[in-house]
Amino acid sequence: MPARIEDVAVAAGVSMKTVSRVFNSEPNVREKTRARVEAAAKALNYRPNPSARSLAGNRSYLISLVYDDPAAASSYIMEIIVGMLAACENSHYSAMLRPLEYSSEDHIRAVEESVAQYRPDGLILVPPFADDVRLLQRLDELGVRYATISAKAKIGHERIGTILDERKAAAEMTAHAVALGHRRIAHVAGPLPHGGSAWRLAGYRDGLRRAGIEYDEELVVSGGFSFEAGIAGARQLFDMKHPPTAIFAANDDSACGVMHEALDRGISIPRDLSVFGFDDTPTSRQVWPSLTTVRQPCRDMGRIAAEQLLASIRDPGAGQLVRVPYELQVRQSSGPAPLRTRATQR
Amino acid sequence: MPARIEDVAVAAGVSMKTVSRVFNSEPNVREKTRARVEAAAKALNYRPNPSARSLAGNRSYLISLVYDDPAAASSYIMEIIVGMLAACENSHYSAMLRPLEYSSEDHIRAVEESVAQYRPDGLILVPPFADDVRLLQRLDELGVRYATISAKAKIGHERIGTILDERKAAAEMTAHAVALGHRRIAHVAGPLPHGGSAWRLAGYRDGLRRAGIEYDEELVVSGGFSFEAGIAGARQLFDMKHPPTAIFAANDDSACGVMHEALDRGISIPRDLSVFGFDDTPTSRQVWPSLTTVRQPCRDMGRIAAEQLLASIRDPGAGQLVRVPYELQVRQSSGPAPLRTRATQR
DNA sequence: GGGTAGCATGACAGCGCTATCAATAAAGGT
DNA sequence: ACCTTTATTGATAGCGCTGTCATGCTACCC
Repeated sequence: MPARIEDVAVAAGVSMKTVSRVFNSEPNVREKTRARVEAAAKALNYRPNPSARSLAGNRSYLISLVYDDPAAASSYIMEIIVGMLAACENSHYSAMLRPLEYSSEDHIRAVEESVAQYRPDGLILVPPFADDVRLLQRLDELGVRYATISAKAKIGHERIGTILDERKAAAEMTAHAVALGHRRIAHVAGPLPHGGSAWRLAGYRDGLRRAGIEYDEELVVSGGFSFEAGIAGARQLFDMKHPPTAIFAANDDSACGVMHEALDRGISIPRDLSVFGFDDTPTSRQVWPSLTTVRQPCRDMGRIAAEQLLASIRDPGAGQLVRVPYELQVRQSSGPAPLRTRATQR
Repeated sequence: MPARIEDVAVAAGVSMKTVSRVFNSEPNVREKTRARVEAAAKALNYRPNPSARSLAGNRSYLISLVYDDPAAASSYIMEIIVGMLAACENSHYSAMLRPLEYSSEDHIRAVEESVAQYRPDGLILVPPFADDVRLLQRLDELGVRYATISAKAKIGHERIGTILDERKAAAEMTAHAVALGHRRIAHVAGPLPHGGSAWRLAGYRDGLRRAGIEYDEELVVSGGFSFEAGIAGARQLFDMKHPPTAIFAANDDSACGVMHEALDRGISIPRDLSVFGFDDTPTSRQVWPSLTTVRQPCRDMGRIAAEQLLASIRDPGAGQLVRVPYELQVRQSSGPAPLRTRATQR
């Protein structure tokens, strides 16, 4: 049977409450007393019982990560989880994963249900949940604290979480393509509920505009952030009379689909076609040719979002929206535009 | 303030204990009473408080997944997590992730520490933890229940968890290479602490033996289950005087490394070289050419391991070792051996 | 030196549930 | 009808901690 707080109190010759103070880093404990308690706790190998702590303290010491179920196995989520776990570890909090179906009509109810059942002290929301204004309003009503990652939508108050200037990143990536001589640059867009899709598309358009290239609706095909969507988008683009010389996909998975279809058709990358992605997933490094993409510091994003959430749980009013940096990763999949095309298209 | 069990009891006109019985599916509750309680609970939107439940019941309703930290973001783990979550959902259990450093000398202490702190009702161990006999012995001593996934090592009693005949799968994959006409088949092995590495190597040798091909030590290079290890292994093999016409890597990540290095050198796959992997990760489908590999039902494995663990928590004595099927996924990376070589090597 | 903060500590109730065991109701056997 | 057995229900005592509030102690002020 593990030691209880009372055992430690007796061993240290103090009251339970003092032991509790020491373990919760509360003020007003003499240094000498603290040391005595810590020694006793160590000798007895004492660990506070989390359930008792939660019950008495009316807190769960738990935060939930809410994400879209089909994306459950994506490395984007995985990295966020790793960062979140690191932050929890440091604060004696636990992390709970809540893959929910976003497509279902009842995803707001599903989140409410999850909160009611597990009573986390806060939520971390990633897109598309982070962009669902109705959901956020409901959480505000219920007094549930939350942090968001890469949310686009506006809400009535200051946000907590992380943000990355995806629009600027996409514009920069597009500018990079232009600098390589490409003029016909296509975009495989992401799904609509994700704010990120709109940002990236907007950035693509910014990049074109700044280069003085007219936006051509025909060159934007809708995707779905998936490998299959990338293949479908690529097929549409390759079957055009004047196919693009560069394709910027809204994320790495769909970029991989584009590359796969290109290589299946004998299109050489980057000689005949340059491909650009977004996210810098592990896969993007492992495909051949390795993918030029935008790195998002997902692990840091998970960690920071959790840290800010925990700060705001400890002290309502604390916790901010932290801007994290992106980074262009130029790898093998991008290169100079084919000469012939460049001449033709100018 | 959420409803408490007492509120439900009053509303249903029964005692708290009866409500408790209903919510824990205990026997000896009249059908009519059960219905009344359920109606009252629904009307009050009652959810049992998990902390109170744990404290009073002396159980945490929590199982931990223990895995190697650097592999934290691997899709193998991710899939296992998804399966585990599904099983937990159904049993009103929670899942906790415990990425620990296996390489550290103190990984046994780290596991003990984790158990002491969070008090899970059981653990799910994946390799290399699942293969660490000293760890398992210690857990047995401490009376901690656990299930293992793909463990190779023998222990003194019946195991609980899942197992897959990786040796047979590797032999079959090797036989497939032989059937395609390959004679010089190399193997990029995995790291030693993983029982899986030894199994797969043994299967590779089985496959060769059955085909009457002499085992050539030179054709086995040590890897580490990583993309980089695959590249390093491939370099070693390609620089040989008589390079192999087929390379069987111990997992998909290293197989991707092999393919990447081959394509960088202008070696055509599968025309000049066939590549085989193991695991069927999402990446294996997305690389070009798509990878011929062995599918492991990781998601099912996670689910089944959790189910068996939960069964054994409910009823010590229950819970078994479930054999799960593998499946060869023949895709683009494998093809007939080059004619010239086939003739030479016969 | 008396008063008054403020720091340090303790006593004790109670968080919401389950376990135990007693009490009652229903069922069955003679 | 009575007794025994079994099914169903309830009263109550904690589980191990934290919150509240009371109390003792120290230091410092004029």
